[in-house]
Amino acid sequence: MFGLVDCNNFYVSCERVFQPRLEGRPVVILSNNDGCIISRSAEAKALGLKMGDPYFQVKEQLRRDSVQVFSSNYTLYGDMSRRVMHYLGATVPAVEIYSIDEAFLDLGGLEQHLTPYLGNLTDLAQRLRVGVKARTGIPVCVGVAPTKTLAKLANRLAKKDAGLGGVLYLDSGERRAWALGQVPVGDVWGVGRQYAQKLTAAGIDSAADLARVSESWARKFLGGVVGARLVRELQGYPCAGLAPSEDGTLRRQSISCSRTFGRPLRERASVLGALSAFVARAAEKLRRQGDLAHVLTVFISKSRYGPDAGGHSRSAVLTLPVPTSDTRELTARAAQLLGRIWEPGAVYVKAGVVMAGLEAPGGQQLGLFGEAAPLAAGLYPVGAAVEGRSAQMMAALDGLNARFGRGTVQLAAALGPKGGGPVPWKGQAAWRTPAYTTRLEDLMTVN
DNA sequence: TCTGGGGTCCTAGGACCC
DNA sequence: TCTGGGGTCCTAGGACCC
Repeated sequence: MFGLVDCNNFYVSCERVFQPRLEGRPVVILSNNDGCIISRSAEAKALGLKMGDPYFQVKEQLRRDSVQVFSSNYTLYGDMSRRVMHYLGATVPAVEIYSIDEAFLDLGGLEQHLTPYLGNLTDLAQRLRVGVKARTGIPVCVGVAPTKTLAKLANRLAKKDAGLGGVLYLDSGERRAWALGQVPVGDVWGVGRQYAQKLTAAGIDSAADLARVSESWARKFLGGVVGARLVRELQGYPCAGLAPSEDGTLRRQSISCSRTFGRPLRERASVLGALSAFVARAAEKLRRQGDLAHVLTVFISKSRYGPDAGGHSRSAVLTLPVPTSDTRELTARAAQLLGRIWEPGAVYVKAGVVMAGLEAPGGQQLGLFGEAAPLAAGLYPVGAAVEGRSAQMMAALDGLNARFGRGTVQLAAALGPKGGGPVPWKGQAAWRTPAYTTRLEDLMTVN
């Protein structure tokens, strides 16, 4: 049995924890660069504001309706997320952190222990909900069902129907059938815009309809094995298990960093400066996860809008001879890759780096004859010695940046233009709230 | 030289998610 | 002027190898 805990309007809820005056008022959070809406309070949704609405298009409405607008504050959201996940991890046997604001729970086998002394799974879910709210201030809803897809569906209904008290347990075939009938097919987990269109054109309108299609039909029209699994999960047969997080953090298979620039850039040095900063950030994440990257990708994009839309992005990939997490090595490689795709005269609006082929250190460190055991003292392979020095250097870098703030120590390549001035690629964040929980200077003062 | 099957690796693209 | 960022998984095709 799976549980799904999903924070309600997570980013808005985080801001409300520190600004109670925002309760009951329409609030939206903007994406990086204050580009578009990525989180809305219930009141903002009621005003017709949509996920992904570009800010410049809804600016007037936001003003007219007195909507409270904030730039995103990922430092704060990340820290609040850790608190929620930590509580869940301490309360149930296994948790899979699915995203910053969602976690799957393993509730298998729990039911018999609960009855009658502790109540049923619905009661447990209720206690979780109350517990998260009490400890973090974040409201959540919980869905419980035999498959992940059904747990998502239950969660969605728990959110929509206030009468359910924030919790829905699909504990019988009848209740599952009822739930499937309530949900439009486009709201099923795994059905996006393209598939929704295809499905409704074929007369499949609800999750219940989708649960009735044949496996071959699902394979043919919904992306092969993915579609087949989706339908099975709706029918109540689990096709995916829980991937528990051992240390309460999310382990990634690739790590990236990309940004839309504050203004379009045409000078290669400026784009390289941005890329260097992105490499530094991504490598930091990589080291925090304790991994080395074997594959590095760099991409640069021209505008998606306006007359020359289409064919707007180019990328270059490199398999590194030796996996690394060293910012200096990765920065040098990224510069090489940029050289392969750079078009003089073009104007770029965005760039990014992706690190993939992640592996733990040591995995590739076999000796000349493939031996895994350590050699005699003083005879470690050269690669390991280099890696040791690099690791020390990077640990020192991370330590300084952790203590004195991100970007305290960085490569010269990642700095802005000589002589100071604004960093050319930095974007807008006009309404960012303080990092209340992670920066001493930003602690709230109570008078 | 041609033929065939099977495996791996890489790339590009497409769909989806939060 | 102004349209996010960071992920996942799967498929198909080509190169190359045995």
